[in-house]
Amino acid sequence: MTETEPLLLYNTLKREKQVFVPQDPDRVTLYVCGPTVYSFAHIGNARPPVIFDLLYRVLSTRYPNVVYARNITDVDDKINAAAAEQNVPIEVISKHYTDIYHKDMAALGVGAPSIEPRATDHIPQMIQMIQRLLDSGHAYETDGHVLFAVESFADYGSLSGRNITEMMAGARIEVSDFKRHPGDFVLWKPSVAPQPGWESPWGWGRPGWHLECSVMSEFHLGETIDIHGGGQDLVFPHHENEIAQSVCAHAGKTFARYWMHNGFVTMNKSKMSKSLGNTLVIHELLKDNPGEVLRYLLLSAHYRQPLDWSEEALVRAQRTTDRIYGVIRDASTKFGPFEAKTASEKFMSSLLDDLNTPDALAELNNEARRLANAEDVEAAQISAGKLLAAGALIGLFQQDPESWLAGDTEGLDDALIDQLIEERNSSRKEKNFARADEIRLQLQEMGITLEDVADGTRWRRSND
RNA sequence: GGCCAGGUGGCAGAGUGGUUAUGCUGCGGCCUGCAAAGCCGUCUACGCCGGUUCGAUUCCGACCCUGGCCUCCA
Repeated sequence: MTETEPLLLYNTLKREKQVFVPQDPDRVTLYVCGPTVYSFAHIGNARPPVIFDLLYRVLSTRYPNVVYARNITDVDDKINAAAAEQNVPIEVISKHYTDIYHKDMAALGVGAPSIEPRATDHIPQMIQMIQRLLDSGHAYETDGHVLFAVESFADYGSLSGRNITEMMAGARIEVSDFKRHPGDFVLWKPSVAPQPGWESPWGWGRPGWHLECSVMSEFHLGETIDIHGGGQDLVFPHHENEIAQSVCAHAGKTFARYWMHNGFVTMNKSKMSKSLGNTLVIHELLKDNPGEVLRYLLLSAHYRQPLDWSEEALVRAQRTTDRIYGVIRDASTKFGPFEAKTASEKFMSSLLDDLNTPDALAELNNEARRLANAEDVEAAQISAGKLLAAGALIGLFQQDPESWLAGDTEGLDDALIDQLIEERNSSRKEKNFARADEIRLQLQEMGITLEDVADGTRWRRSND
């Protein structure tokens, strides 16, 4: 029974798949680290929102109230640097790139989270948490900074599998002389002149990055949350530090019960990152590719595996999505209209098994083949109902197939196309195939591929 | 150096102790005036060496290789 099949999630804390059991089935809580809005998001940055958007959708099929928070980091030294460089207030930078981020996400079929807290709206709560950490002896003030004392938290390193003493030995960290321990990290730091700052008991300053997520998660979701997600590169130190802060600020209570981390998008096998300069910006990719193709590609590998991005991979994703839309269209003209019913159990099982999207997409492709092979209305309705429902859940194949296949018709003259098709068909009737093929070639050069079907001739945008 | 992933057919990418992943590409076929689209079929797959087993790509051990984190990073 689908209702009782457990949801399995790989928990980084335990390094194994576990049955997901929420602390409160009437309020499931999910927190995912969102973007720092200082520049365009690249396709690697898109992986967590896409993956956790899917997790949110899956959770929502079984729990009535899933609260999903994905923050916006709008106070950060990189934003300050960008603002200084362009000589504008930091709000201009963060607003600008937040807007772009929202558009990018919408294009990728990523729904809005339940809550999208901004760091700058939570400064008083941050100051309070720092005060609690100071009062309980987990933090100390020095040289205008407030630092978290890593050695005050016995479990420090449990998420990432490190221990403090070994870290000390690895003398690769340049130790600031005001730190008691090289692993101590900043909770609050002083600001000067153009930098953003707020009044605090420790002077005018701004919060450290790690603190933001602990505070916003506590404020909106509570002291113990069900699932915390993010990219693998956040395991250490970011998530480790969040755990330290939150557990110590909450008298030892568990911070997040399940930790999920996605693998990287790579380019030629190495991590896509701004420092390596091998990024592909979503905003740019969307100029040449439908967001749905990008989403399909992002879901085509398991979320914990690396996903190697390439032009070939994009073409593959485009062809596959085209094929499925083509099948839906063909079947629809014969046996439609269709409406989404319920996704198949096999499809659901794949998703419930730690979001095995490649397996789910395989089943979706199988369903498309069944639809293409359907010989009567009943069979077609059943297959299409499953296919469309599966697509709705995973965020694919919800567009009108005709317009999908026509693609971006900007710059095309529909009347001319229709006229040429008409002329070609009369040539064909007169068995003037030379002229007919000439017209087809002409359209091909315009980027139009013709398809002769039982009830006439139709066209679509050519692949590649 | 410490810790963590992973090495699957032409490519991408799931999965499994013994039976078809799936997609893209190539090849053959059906259909078509020819194409296109779709469908059908098809191409010595599981890094290397041992071990456990009736049987291992799948479990165990060693080895080789790749990538990631240890500093901002999704």
